[in-house]
Amino acid sequence: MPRPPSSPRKQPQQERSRRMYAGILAAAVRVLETDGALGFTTTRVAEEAGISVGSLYQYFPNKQAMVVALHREAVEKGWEHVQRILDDPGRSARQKVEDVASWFISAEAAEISRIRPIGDEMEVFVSHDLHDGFETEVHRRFSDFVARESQQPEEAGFAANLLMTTIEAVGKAIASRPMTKTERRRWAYSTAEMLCDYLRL
Amino acid sequence: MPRPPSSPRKQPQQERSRRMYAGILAAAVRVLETDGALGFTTTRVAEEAGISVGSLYQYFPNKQAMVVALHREAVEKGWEHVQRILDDPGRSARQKVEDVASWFISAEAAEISRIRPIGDEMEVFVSHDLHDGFETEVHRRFSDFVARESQQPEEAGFAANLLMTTIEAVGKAIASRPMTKTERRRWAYSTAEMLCDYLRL
Amino acid sequence: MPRPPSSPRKQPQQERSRRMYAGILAAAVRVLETDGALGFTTTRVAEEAGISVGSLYQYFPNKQAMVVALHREAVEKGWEHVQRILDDPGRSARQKVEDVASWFISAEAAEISRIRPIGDEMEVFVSHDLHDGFETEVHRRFSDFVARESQQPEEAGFAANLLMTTIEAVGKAIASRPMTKTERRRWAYSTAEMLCDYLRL
Amino acid sequence: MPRPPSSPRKQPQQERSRRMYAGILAAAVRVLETDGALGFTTTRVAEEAGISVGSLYQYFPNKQAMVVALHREAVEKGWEHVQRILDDPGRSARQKVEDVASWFISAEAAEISRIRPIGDEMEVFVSHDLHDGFETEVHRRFSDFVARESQQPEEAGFAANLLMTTIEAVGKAIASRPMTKTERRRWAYSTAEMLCDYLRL
DNA sequence: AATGAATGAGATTTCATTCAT
DNA sequence: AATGAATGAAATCTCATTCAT
Repeated sequence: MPRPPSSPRKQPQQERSRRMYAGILAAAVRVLETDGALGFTTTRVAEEAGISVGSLYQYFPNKQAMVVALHREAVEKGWEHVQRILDDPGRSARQKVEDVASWFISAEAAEISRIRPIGDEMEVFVSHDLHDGFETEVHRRFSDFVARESQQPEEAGFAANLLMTTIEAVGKAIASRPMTKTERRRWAYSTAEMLCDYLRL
Repeated sequence: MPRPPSSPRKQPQQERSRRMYAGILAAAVRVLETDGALGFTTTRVAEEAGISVGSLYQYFPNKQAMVVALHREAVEKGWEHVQRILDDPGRSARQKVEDVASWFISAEAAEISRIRPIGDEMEVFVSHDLHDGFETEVHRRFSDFVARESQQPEEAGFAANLLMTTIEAVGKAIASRPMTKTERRRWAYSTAEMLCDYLRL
Repeated sequence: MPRPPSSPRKQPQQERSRRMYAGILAAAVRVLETDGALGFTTTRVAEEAGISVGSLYQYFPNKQAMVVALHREAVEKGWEHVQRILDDPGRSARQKVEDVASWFISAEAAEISRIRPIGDEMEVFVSHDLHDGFETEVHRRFSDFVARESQQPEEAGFAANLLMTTIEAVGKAIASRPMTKTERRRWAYSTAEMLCDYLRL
Repeated sequence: MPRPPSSPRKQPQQERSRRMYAGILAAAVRVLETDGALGFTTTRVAEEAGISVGSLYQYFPNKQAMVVALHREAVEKGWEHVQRILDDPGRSARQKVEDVASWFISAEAAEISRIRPIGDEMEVFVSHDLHDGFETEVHRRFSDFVARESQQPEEAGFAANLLMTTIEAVGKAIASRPMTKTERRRWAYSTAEMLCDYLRL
């Protein structure tokens, strides 16, 4: 059954499929937020997505795959946001670090930490994030940033690692604490100032 | 039959009970290390402790209680270690911060992070650590430390929080990464230096 | 729009349909061989046949019907082979019995035994093979053969039954055992000899 | 917790356990008879046994294990019966063969053939029966019998195999056919006579 | 007090069948 | 006619918790 490549006929199919996939992941996030890790069951996700379990299993071979996709999406979305900040020519180095910290400290970023427990429970994440191809790419971007902006560019590798790790880790810790926006801003500002002072950015 | 309090008869009972309790928690840690979160079942813990499930349920009303106790014990053991460092008159402030960071970054501290997924999965930890009575006590100790050693004691409350949070968070992130001792020492040293510089300790 | 029967227009349709039907059955056999009874799913058969599940359901009302057809085809093909042997004027009675036994004992005949488990699982085969119209026809052929060749033709009915049953049953048992061609020939020869001696063929 | 070996205290436990095991298998047979291979589900067997699914899984690690046990029990019970016949000094060789055939042709023996489809469906039985340790033992018994009773003892190995295979295979074929007792007796008699004539027993 | 067999709700996953496109 | 996504009942198996002994 050969078909002309990229025929417009097939697009709607693929489009529909993509929407379904995205819809399921969105439902998964909702379930995670409302029902917690304990309520994160395949049936519950399917129900929330308004489809049957069977359909869910046509888009993900098993629950693990869904958790991995969820995690990947959250991480990618996060780092995309970060890259946009780093690429912005209108912000100073300090401002960039502060904005990145702000994002990680905001509750939006907490999604990732809500996913991890499930993944851990299922023994899904074997290697650490930084070892994925995607994460090394991110690390390179940060190293470039540090090397360019720092006054001691020779240590850029470790400095970038320290920067990323601290922001991500502190962000994870703060994001789940109940806190006002002002307080969050203070944490972001202090963390950023501390890192920039130390790394001479 | 009422018995006079602290009768010699009762002591061994309480002693035995305490040992049992400790033994179960120790077994739980062992199971967690060898079998992972997925293999952390009540039956498995009882087996490892050399008792029956039924007996286990005489010391813990349910699995949640066991996880909470496990977590509390790990946290307490950790902060005890930290307090000993803070109380040591033979160390400088900088040295103290570095040693605390070292401990959190060492793999030993990773036990706590192995417990959390289970707790999260069971929705055990509703409020953040710092809100427990125990944790506020720890916070007071750190505030005292910062107020005493810092050159700007008026901000001790937030400074102590930043100090604890950063060390704990970065420690958690690093502890689970494969790394040599030398690398860990470097992380501990850098984190401590960064914090001390910023907080003027 | 009524069409005259056997109009030239309709032929290709019927022809195509017949080919499709045969193609599906052939695919089913292939799936059975490669994936086993456990992998024998409607989707898998459709895939192997290069069509969609929906199309498959246009040729078979349900899975049962497919299994029945599969079984029938295998049986028919087998007995056709047998009939050709029985009809061959160039072979002696003994030779005929031996050749029939040979065929049943050969691995080729094992296809039928691979189908049965599925049929059994689906409770498809209610009555025994011999009760189908087709099988009674076969029985008549065998009875004729025995009556003609035997020296005691009055018992031809039971004798034919014994002959068929023994060859089929022993064949089924042997066919699935790992064995060299020589060994199989020995089994065929012995079984045939035993039956011919007993039935005086 | 060392316990004195074979203490009378533990007997009832083991006794109870054994009864449970046997009870489950008996229930499994009943389910197989009434509901067929399709209705042979873990829940249904548990229900028939008057226990919960959970309990069933304390006696069998999974469904496969149950099917294997069921098969083993049926086979053992059958061959035990056969051995008693072979060991009986009051019966002639011919009588023994006829009685063995009778048993296989009787409906009682059909249990085994009802189990196989399930096992096949689950791909449980990889090797042929004769290759189990138990079955080789049976084969030895038959070889001894043939060697002792036959007038050409040099071929006892193959002869015993032919004897067993034919009786078992024909038995399996006949057992599932609807038939009167008299007809069954006739089949048993004919099969036995044919075998004995051929093997000179 | 200790035991561990029994429970059963509930989780994941499969697959024959349908039906809108 | 053909497609294959959607369906959902049903199957297998786990494990926190209880309770008779």
